[in-house]
Amino acid sequence: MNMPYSKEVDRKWQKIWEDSKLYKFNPKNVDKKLYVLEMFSYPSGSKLHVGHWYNYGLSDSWARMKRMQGYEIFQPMGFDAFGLPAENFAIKTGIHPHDSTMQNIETMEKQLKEMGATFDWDYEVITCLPEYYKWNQWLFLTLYKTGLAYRKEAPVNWCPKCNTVLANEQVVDGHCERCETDVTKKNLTQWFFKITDYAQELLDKLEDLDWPEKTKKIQTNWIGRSEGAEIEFKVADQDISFKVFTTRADTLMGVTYVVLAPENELVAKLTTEENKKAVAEYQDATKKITEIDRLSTTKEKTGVFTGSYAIHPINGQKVEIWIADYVLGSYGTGCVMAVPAHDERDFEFAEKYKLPINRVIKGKDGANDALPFGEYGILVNSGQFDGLTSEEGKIQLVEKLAEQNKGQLKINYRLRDWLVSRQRYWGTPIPVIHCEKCGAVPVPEKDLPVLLPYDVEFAPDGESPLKKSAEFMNVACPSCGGPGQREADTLDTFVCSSWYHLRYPDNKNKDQAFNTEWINKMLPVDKYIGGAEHAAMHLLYARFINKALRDAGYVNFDEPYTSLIHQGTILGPDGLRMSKSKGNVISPDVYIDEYGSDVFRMYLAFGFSYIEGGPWSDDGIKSMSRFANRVERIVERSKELAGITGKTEMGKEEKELNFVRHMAIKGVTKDAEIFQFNTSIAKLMELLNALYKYEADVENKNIALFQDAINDLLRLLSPFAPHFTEEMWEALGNKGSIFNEKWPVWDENAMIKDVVEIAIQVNGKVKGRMEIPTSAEQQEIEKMVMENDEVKDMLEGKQIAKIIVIKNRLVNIVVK
RNA sequence: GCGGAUUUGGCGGAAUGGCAGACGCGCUAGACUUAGGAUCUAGUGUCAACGACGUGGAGGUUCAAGUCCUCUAAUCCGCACCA
Repeated sequence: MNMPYSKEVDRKWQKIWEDSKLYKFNPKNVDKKLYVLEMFSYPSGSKLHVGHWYNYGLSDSWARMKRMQGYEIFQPMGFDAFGLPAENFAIKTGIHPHDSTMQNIETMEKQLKEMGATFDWDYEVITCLPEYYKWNQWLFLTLYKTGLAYRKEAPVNWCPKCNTVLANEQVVDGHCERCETDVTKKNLTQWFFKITDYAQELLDKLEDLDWPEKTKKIQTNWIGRSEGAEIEFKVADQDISFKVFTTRADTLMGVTYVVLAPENELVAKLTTEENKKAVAEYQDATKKITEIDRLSTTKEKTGVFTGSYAIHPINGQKVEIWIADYVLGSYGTGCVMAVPAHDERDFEFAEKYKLPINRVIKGKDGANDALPFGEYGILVNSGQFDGLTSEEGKIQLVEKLAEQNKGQLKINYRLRDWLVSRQRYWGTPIPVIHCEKCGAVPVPEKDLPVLLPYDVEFAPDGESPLKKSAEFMNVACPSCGGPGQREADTLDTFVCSSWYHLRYPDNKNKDQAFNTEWINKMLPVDKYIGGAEHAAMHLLYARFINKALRDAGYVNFDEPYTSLIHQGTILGPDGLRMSKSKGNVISPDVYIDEYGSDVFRMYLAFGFSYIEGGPWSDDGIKSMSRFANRVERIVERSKELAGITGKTEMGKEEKELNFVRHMAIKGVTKDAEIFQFNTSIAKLMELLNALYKYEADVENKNIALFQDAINDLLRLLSPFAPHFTEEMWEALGNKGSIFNEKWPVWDENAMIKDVVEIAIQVNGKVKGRMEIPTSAEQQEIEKMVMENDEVKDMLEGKQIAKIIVIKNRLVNIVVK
């Protein structure tokens, strides 16, 4: 007995699927594997929101289609379970992060199952459990061994009132998000991953990826390759020299001063006695300025003179050495040659502090070259280099410098090394022991995991929470056996998410993070689906880790994610991002209770362009319910006709129905392939409309055709409405899951019509229509059109210049 | 400031350079009905309506432009003193 579609139908089939293990990945079929991965989610306390349904529901539809097309789908799910929100929640409520996180995971698993997605839960990965983070620690050690993990001093955001380190997202307009205090900087020794070693490859390999162009562009900018030169300046009267990086070596002869970043190590040596006070004050002031203010382009430039002079590497002139916060310590060499005539920033600075401004470039062919003139031109006031173009000057000046070992061409990247230390509790402990004698010693692999202790005071008080657990901290040095202290910082959660796709297919492995031979068969991920907000960080980190593991011999492929899709964002009804504080959050639950999960899924598929997203509106969700009802009724009709022998001929109506049927198969197959679910559903509606039309118009039916078309409709619809179509499939008396059926294949021949209506244009404007046999060739079409009486009337007294015939579409007659 | 994307009926959204507005919502009229927030049928870009005009705006290429090119505006996103 079959029921009208509702939530109960969802539950019925979810149970059948689970009992029959329908969606278990079969490793024997690895040659047909398709690794479909949705970015795993953070186990938040609230229920699944519309975004989860939109992301996971629709990519599941895609996976279901691929399954029916014969792929062995590997579609795992897991949880990115470490991170700040659980820790903050704990500080507020006293509920331990582990307890709240595991509770949330349980709830989310249940809800994800109710969505009816084909996740294979046997391969679940939860990052906050030792069986995962043990291997996260292994990853750290592997990078350490290969020289890709290192320690150096780096500033953290520091709230002096809360006495704690703040993540960037906790700094709001330079203030602590909790207490509004001005945030300052504090230097700590922290761990970094050397992603910059891979800058060039990360850039080069982008080309081969099937990723959105926009995302590639974001990564390109993020890596920020720039070609220039490094030029050495000697300091007058001292045995010190420093290098500057410039992309405009052609302007070298216009250098009138040089600027160092205030935090540059050389500053102490270069500062003369009478300037010490001013320099020290300026350095202090820089430290207090928040990153955001310092990086603001609108801020007036400031700086102080160090008292020292540098020697121009070509003309030998003495130029002043300044420090200024518009020069960044972290980019290039942290030193800049200032050419005020040809750089806006230097110009502004030079005017303010009355530094000389020398023009060395003039515009080509009388271009407006008012100073500051930043464009390329012709070199002037540059001695032997006068008359060269900027392009030539860049090369020749550097060649000249190279002869004297004072300069060379150089490529710089904006990309910085990845800071992975976090002064937090709820994360993977960094597997390092600090020993007075031996320094930082990695924890031997056999001692992994370094367990995260449960009983820890993690309220913020200025220390990493783990530091307060004596039991955790005090340990023998693995190297000398003397007293040691564990590293108290934890790893950035982006480390967890940078390789989780490697753990999924081998998640039970107790001896290794993953088995290389197996992983080389299962990876790379064939289709990766997730939000565009991860375009820069997560996706770049994962690519880097993949390359690092490849070079260490653990994987044999270059890139983790071959093909990437970003789903759009469903906004609140007001067009703004949904958030509790704005009160515009839409809960899917109400709709699911009323209509069932499939109607909701179909509505998400139909109502939005998947890649765009858009503001939520439930106008039209009823139409999906109506659509399901209409399908139900046509299935009923099909059942009534069972056993009756109809005609077998293919008349006009039959051909028309068959045409729409095959158009739908082709359309849905092609559109869904590229995640165009809205047009896929539209084509199914057209097929349903055609079925109704046939049913109403034709007395003596070709029942076999009618029923075949309904079968196709159900199979095409099944990825979008899995529970509903299973129910319908069963109602028709079929045995077994519809998802074990083959995906329909279209027949091009069925899509050839006998006659087609084409448009008759005169000078590009539609003036009439004509029915033309599709078999007619260009010349025949032209003849038929030109002999038509109406066309003759239209062309009365006009001179025909040209006739354009586009087969099956139109004829355009160009007249004078 | 730099880079990228988007802009199509009342609405969500379709259109390999080839009949703009598929499909759906909404709306209008009708049918059925005790009833209708159900269902079915028909219609629905705009206007001064037998025609003309229509894809943010202005030019251009083409027999033909929503689609290609140039300029421009608005919105969104990314980067942001990167030497």
